[in-house]
Amino acid sequence: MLFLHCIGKLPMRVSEFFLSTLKEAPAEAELPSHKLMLRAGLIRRLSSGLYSWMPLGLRVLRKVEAIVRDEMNRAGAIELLMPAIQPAELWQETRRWQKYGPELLRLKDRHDREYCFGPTHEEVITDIVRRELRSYRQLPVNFYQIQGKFRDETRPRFGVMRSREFIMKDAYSFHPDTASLEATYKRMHEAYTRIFTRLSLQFRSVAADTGSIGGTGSHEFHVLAECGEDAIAYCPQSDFAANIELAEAIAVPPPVQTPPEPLEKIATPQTRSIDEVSRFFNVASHQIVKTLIVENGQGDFIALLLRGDHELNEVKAAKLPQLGDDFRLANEDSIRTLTGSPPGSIGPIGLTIPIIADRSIALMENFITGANEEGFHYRHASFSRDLTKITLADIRNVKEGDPSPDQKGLLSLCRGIEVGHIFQLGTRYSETMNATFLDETGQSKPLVMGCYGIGISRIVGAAVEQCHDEKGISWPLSMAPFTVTICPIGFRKNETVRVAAEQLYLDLSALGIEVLLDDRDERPGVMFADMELIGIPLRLTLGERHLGHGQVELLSRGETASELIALQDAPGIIQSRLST
RNA sequence: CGGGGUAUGGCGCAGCCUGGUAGCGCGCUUCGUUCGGGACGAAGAGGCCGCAGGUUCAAAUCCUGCUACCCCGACCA
Repeated sequence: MLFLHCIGKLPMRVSEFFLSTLKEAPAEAELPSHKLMLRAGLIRRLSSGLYSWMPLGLRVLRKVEAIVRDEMNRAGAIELLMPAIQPAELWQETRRWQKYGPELLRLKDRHDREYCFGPTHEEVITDIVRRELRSYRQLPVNFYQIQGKFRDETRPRFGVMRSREFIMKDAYSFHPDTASLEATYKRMHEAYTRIFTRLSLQFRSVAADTGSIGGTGSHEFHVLAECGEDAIAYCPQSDFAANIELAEAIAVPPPVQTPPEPLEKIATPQTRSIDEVSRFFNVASHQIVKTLIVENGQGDFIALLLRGDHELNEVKAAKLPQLGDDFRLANEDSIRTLTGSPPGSIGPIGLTIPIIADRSIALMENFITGANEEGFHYRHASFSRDLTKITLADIRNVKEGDPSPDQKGLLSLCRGIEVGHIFQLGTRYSETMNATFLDETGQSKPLVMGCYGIGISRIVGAAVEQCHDEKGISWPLSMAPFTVTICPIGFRKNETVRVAAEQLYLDLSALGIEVLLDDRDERPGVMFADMELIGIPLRLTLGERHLGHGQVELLSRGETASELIALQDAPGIIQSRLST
């Protein structure tokens, strides 16, 4: 019976494996994928954001891992493994010990030395490389690992999709120059595309913000799903796609344009929100200008202007030199002191603090805005006539229907689960950590770096989110824990059925097919429901009824009608089904 | 970090308001009958009612404190 010895290819009997399915989902789960992963016995929660991978779930995790590893190797990356625990000194070198904040889990050893549980490994790999890499002859090189990481998330949720401990593939490449980095970056982009294609997931690669890791160019890979935590803007008429955090908003004129009229101050009691102002004046929200007062890290106040129907993009705002990444909304007291008015009646006219307006504001005439006096608003305000010394910037989120930045159509929005992120880091880490090499002319230069991450455990959750129905999970072949299940009816009682099932089990195993034989003494309904819940792609049902004619039933997960095939043809038919 | 909620057997829940020997469904064990879509009957096992303190003759139930977990928010004038 032992035809195959490599891990992950073992055939299995249910009686010798461990299935632990639940009829009802634990109350802690909200999302379909989270509920199903618990019900199918893929994972069990240990504590908030901490999950054990049960035997069945681990098989899926290993499948994903194997595909990622295969494609990374194929793309020329070299696997290594770094410690999960990292000394504080390394993080102090890059200042991230201070900057990373409470998400970084800090620990002390018995000698009171400080460490962190690695949320990422730029520092460690750069330290390795500065000791090992000397010459341009050794470049470029791309190291990767598949490893557990820990980020102390503000709010872990969605099971394995936003857990605190998770499995990640992270790769770091080192180059003599930017051109070499760009070549590897492109290769990684292609490898990622192959990975998600092989996993049979609906995904999209989008231009992204570089966030706290820093650097120049960056793409995220998103599995498309309603529950996704990121909004993606894309243009159906072109290949433009970007995270909404980054997508450039083109200044658009308001839909209605009217000739200028004189400025008027109007009493507007009890109107504080854009909605209320819009109702009071009976105008659309795009004819209103809202004013946000923010305070930067130095304690300076700045006013931000947005059209009433637009939202502030905090990522864009944080990049403005006047604000910086630690800006926040001013509190009510500060607003009253600065404007003489409570929030709800503030506006740009007469303000003495610096004003930054979204670019769309420059196209507005006859708009309504707060008068900096409680219960009063201006109407017929004009950008060109009434506002002075204003800085224009792109500080808003794009909206559905906005022009695409590439001018090739209109933007649509969708949501995605971020499962991969690639960055061109440049020399940010190599310079601060002094990781250099000697070029052809004998000159010492900082290494140019790239880094490339994939959330292995998150992919499993995202896949369930995308591939399930009312009966349970429906795995793509590439990540199914088993590819085919044999459900013999009356296995323990019917000699004919048992002999046929055992033979089929051996034949399929011999072909290297991952088969799960349900040899439990269960009624068919129980077997079927379990196999559907855990999402095995193919099911062979053996019963006395059809075996009498030498036939078995073949059913694909997700389909309702099974087909009758000859018992002796079954292994061949399954094999050909798997290769197409 | 702010707001809300929950905590009773492996899972899902009732009981709490109005204190008095802890219950239901699923699952589990044994026996019997069943046997192609989550069987039926009978008999069982399993619970410091999250933790600590208080009130009381008596606390799952009332009071105080703590802890854990979940949800919403942390984007707007």
